[in-house]
Amino acid sequence: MSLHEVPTVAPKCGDCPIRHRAVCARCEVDELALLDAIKYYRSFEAGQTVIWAGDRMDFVASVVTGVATLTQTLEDGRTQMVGLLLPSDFMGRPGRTNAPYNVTATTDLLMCCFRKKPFEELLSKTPHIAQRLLEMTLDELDAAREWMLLLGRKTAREKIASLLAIVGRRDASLNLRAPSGRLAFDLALTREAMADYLGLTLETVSRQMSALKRDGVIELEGKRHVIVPDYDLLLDEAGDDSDGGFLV
Amino acid sequence: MSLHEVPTVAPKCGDCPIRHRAVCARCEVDELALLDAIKYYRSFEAGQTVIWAGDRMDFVASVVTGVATLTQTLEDGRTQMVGLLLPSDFMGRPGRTNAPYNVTATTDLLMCCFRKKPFEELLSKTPHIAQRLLEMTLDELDAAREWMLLLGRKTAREKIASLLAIVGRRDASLNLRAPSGRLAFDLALTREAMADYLGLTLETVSRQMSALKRDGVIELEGKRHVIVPDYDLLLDEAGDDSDGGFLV
DNA sequence: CGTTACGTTGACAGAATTCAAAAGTAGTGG
DNA sequence: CCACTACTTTTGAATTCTGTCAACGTAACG
Repeated sequence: MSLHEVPTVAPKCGDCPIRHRAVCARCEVDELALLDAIKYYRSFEAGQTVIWAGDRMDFVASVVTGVATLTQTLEDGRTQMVGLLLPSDFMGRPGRTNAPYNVTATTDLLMCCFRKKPFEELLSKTPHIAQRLLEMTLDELDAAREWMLLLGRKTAREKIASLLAIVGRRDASLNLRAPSGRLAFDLALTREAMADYLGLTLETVSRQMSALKRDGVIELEGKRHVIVPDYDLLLDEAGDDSDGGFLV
Repeated sequence: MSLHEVPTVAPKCGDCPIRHRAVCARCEVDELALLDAIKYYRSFEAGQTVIWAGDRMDFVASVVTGVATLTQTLEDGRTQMVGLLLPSDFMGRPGRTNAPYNVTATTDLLMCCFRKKPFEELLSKTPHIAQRLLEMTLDELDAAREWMLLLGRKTAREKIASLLAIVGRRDASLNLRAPSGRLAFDLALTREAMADYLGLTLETVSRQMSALKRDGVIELEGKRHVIVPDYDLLLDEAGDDSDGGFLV
């Protein structure tokens, strides 16, 4: 555990921001009480590692606030992001003792943790938790497969456009709007993180961002604030009609 | 439904070859009886489409024998395989009405199907089914993420070596041996299917197969029978020490 | 003001795709 | 049995895209 880890007092489940979307979403009050009894909070600062691939992992957790990434690496250092944990997303796996991926906080992060053993017992006794977890896992699997299409078959330009379309859409959905026409949002990823996400080098990411800007598909204010004059045009550049549903 | 679809008589669950690995693996006799009451079999010939992406899908199913692929395509025809269904693998998703991927039989295929509605009801009443399904889905998610690393960061040569290592290992595990030293197996995929799997063109697949042969990493008898003189050498070529666990 | 992290750009090399042709394989029907 | 067709696979040559290496710019911060 890192020296910089910040201890935090526990909020109540009742006013938890992810109460209706996380693994506990379907729980009744009595079930919630059981979870409440075994939960504890941990927080991490931006940049900290939550866990290393291969390390023993005796807890599972939900992201309450912040963003974390899952990455895998080859021996020579090539790394690929394989998942993005947003608020309400679940991390860890019942029935496994070691972490399969590196988990890193990319922003300040608050996690609601459960010791694995008690959680597993609860899982077998509380169908509502197992059902919700199944649903969430199926969603993640769909997202991973959408991502595979991107990694395997899209050009660098299409990859960048896809990423921007996804982030833009998620941002719009937070503001309860359907993404269309003009759109603006902050991109909380470095060029390197984008590269790891898309299976590219950071130089290629930079080049394609410049190209999209030159072609009027996007505008940039500073490095991280993106303006999309025409969302449909961006979708065209992404190469798929369906605006692949991952990362919602 | 295709004209060529072959009707089949129903085997009993008791002597079903996937009884101990499929979604029904954890079921007690009484639970099995409930599943048995709603199951029916369908079979497909090699090359037939099981379902198209977007089509209404009112059943879920387990693969009993044979192999099927899940593929996604972009408008212009680029296609990426996003999943491989082997015996005991599960297809379909409770709580969804339309198929997200194309499913194609690559060999003759026998599936054990359940109408979705009754299956969903069973799922909420029978924790053993839900638990097993969760477990299988988590395994698939791990496999998908391993695959993402391959698609995003491996070279063509590493991709081919990885695929051969995986198929070889699965084949060895069927014979109850740990893969090591000399190994031989049939590769039930065309060059094009390999390409779709790995995010390459079929020409590149062919070239790299030739290169691995030239370098003594593999030997070929005919086009589809592969001999691996030294499994560890093949793993080296695959680029990851860990012999990524997917597709087991 | 130097240091550091992040981002952009250029030149070049290398990897993979594209286009094209030819060779191997399998199945069909005369 | 052979000719014919359709399909798969291999190989070559040229092109294109992306990665690599390197230089430079910019912003934040002590």
